[in-house]
Amino acid sequence: MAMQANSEPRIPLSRDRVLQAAVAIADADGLESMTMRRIGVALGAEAMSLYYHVANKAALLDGIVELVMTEINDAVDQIDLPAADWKQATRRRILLAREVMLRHPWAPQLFETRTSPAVVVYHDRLVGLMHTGGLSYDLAHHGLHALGSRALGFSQELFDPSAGAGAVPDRMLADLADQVPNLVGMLSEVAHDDPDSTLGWCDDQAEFEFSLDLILDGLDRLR
Amino acid sequence: MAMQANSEPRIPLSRDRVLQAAVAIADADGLESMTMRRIGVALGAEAMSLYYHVANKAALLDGIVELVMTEINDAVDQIDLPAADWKQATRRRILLAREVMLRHPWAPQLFETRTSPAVVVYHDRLVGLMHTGGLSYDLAHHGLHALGSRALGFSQELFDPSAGAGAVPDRMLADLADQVPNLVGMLSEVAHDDPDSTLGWCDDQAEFEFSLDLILDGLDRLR
DNA sequence: ACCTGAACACCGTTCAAGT
DNA sequence: ACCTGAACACCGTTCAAGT
Repeated sequence: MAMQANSEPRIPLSRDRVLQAAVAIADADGLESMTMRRIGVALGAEAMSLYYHVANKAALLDGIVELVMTEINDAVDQIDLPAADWKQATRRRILLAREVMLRHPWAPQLFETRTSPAVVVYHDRLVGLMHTGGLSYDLAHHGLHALGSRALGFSQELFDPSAGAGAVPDRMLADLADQVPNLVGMLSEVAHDDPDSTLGWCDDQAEFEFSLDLILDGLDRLR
Repeated sequence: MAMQANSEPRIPLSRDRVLQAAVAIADADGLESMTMRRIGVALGAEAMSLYYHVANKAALLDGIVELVMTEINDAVDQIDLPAADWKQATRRRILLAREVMLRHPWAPQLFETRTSPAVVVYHDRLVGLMHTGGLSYDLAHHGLHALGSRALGFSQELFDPSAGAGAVPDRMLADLADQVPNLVGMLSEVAHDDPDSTLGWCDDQAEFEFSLDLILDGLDRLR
């Protein structure tokens, strides 16, 4: 089925090629398209062949998390900044992590269910930055919890306050105003511009930075 | 297969019975055990029968989110508190929502991928509380984003800083200290007691409240 | 050492057919 | 109106067998 265009000796599979192919599929078509069979055809091989290089699908997913996380760690290590200002330093790190995450919009979902050593290393550096910056270990620890997934540059929102803001038929507007009066009031006052600026997770850059600063400022005040 | 113990007329299925059965299974054995076939046997019916009361599995999951969210909204409406202090009022609401969530540890995962009208209503009330308390709509809007899933009482953490803290063999400790020196330093200083106090999501009550207060205080300061 | 074919257990889902 | 049997397409996975 997966036709081999020519008869050149095929590049042998490897754990890394398998992971790369899987990431490419997720980037293109989402996580749910990333099936063993689909990865197989992308590599011109059978699904069963993958099991020689990867224990099972769970291991494959772990490997992918590690891959993306390493991409982030590499990017973040490039930063050279006088770490005097811990707030500025962690802020830049986190926003850089976010840039990588934005290239892999399916990743947050994975990161929330699996951990990899590289994730732990990333947080280790963050704690280092904080502690050098004058936060006690205890406060840095609280800070890690307060940041949660935002430390890695994303925050899964539960609903988009501005969803369908512009496209509500008149007769429904009255109902809406009845059922969620405060949101209607809020939205009529707050111009939530460019709603779909940053991918599916309704979480645009400005809101992300506001929330991040709110937390960092709060921690700094407790220093 | 699903044996009918006696021959009394069986209670007919209904959308609500299907949803309740599904929730019961998730509570007992987790989300991944909640298959259509399994729900069927729990109700003494065939999996295919469910499709008469529920369009498909996606609709079923939406219904479950609505069910849990209604449970939260009902609980939260019981609170009678002078809404003078917006911070105290939202704090109590959120911690009450958390109590319900803790009874359904599988729910956070679902809430992050699906929305229901009741979720929107919940946030509407939150905005109302904030606005009455003196926050501008704009600030309340930022606040919603800053709270994120914490508004509903949970926060998916990416890893447990204290995982395996007590159970590390001596010879590995040296390696660990090499690779994540800051975490090792932090943990040796911070006694992270009762690590598994609150379910699978490594997110205990004290850390949750600390982070919540950090955000609420930050918003209050911007009022 | 590396890859595959055939097969298995398990999903969600459809549809014509039963009561 | 409500429920079911049989069947389909699709998963992840095993394992003996091929090169």
